[in-house]
Amino acid sequence: MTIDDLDARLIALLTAEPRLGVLECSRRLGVARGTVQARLDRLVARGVVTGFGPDVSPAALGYDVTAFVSMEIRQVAGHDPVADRLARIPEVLEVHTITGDSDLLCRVVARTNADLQRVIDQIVDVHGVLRTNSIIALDTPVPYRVLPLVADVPRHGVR
Amino acid sequence: MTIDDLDARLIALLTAEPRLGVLECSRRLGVARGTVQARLDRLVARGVVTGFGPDVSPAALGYDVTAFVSMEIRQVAGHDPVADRLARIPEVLEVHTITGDSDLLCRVVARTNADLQRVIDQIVDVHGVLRTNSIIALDTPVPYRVLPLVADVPRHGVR
DNA sequence: ATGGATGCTAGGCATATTGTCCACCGTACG
DNA sequence: CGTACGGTGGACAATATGCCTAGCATCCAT
Repeated sequence: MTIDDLDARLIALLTAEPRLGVLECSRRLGVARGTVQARLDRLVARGVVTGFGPDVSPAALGYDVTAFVSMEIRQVAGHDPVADRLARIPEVLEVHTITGDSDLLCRVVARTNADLQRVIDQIVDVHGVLRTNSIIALDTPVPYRVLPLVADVPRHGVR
Repeated sequence: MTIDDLDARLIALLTAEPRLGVLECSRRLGVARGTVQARLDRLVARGVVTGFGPDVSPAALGYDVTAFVSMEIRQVAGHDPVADRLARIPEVLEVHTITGDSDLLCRVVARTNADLQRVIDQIVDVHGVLRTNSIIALDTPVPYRVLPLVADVPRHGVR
């Protein structure tokens, strides 16, 4: 699935100023309103744009500590039962099954380092989790972003 | 900074159906339109909601491979110059400075495993990067989410 | 080359929503 | 007791939306 240069510009525009309506977008991009509407519909239908949800900052809610916790689990149990339990912990923001020495990697947040201990305890308590290893993210010089990728696709995907 | 139960419901509602306007939200939440407007403004002003940008799925763009690359860097150079260079690689979606054996952890995507090699080569080429260690995310049983956290705050933050 | 499908433009129209006011009222708090 | 704050309910003009039509260019397959 590839995207157009216009698609990329549309996504970039909406990322920069998400409050913009379809009409404003069409004005800024110099195309007809119907076109923007069609493009947006197409992007959503294709699954390229999965939503326009509000981006919530855990830090603004007092969750200043971010950590990556990798863990080994009891293999016989499989991955999913453990992941299901982990999903019940609100502070667990993300879970991946991974290659390498560990089996799962998850991103967690906590209010303080002491609070992180509490969260990790909850993870260790999950049935099937054998051992965990925590890495604290001290700083995030590059916060999550997709824009450069989006801008890059039209140059490689087409032609 | 803490949030209200109404704030949490508003965020949850907008996450579920981001296309909703202020008016619809007020109807669904059973409050006045002005209230929703004020709450939204306040959440954005406080930095709890950082934006309403379109969520782009790298996978839908053909970037099916996600990996976490940790790396050691030449300490004398400091973190930032390296992070700046990494930020220039579109496939690098996120960079953290971390505790532990490594210095930086970043999330990268690639079109295929072979393509991942190309991306890692670019990372290794960055001046100041001494060694990298890659972990491929095979599956993501819990994709990034903040909702449970948001729903949890009103119960802990207040009272 | 013809026919058909597709995508963009341009316009029109009724309806819904937005931004911005206002006055009013209860509650919390000094 | 008075004030500040946050919520309600209503109003208004301006704007955006969804949905429609019609014309045109391009690309592709028959």
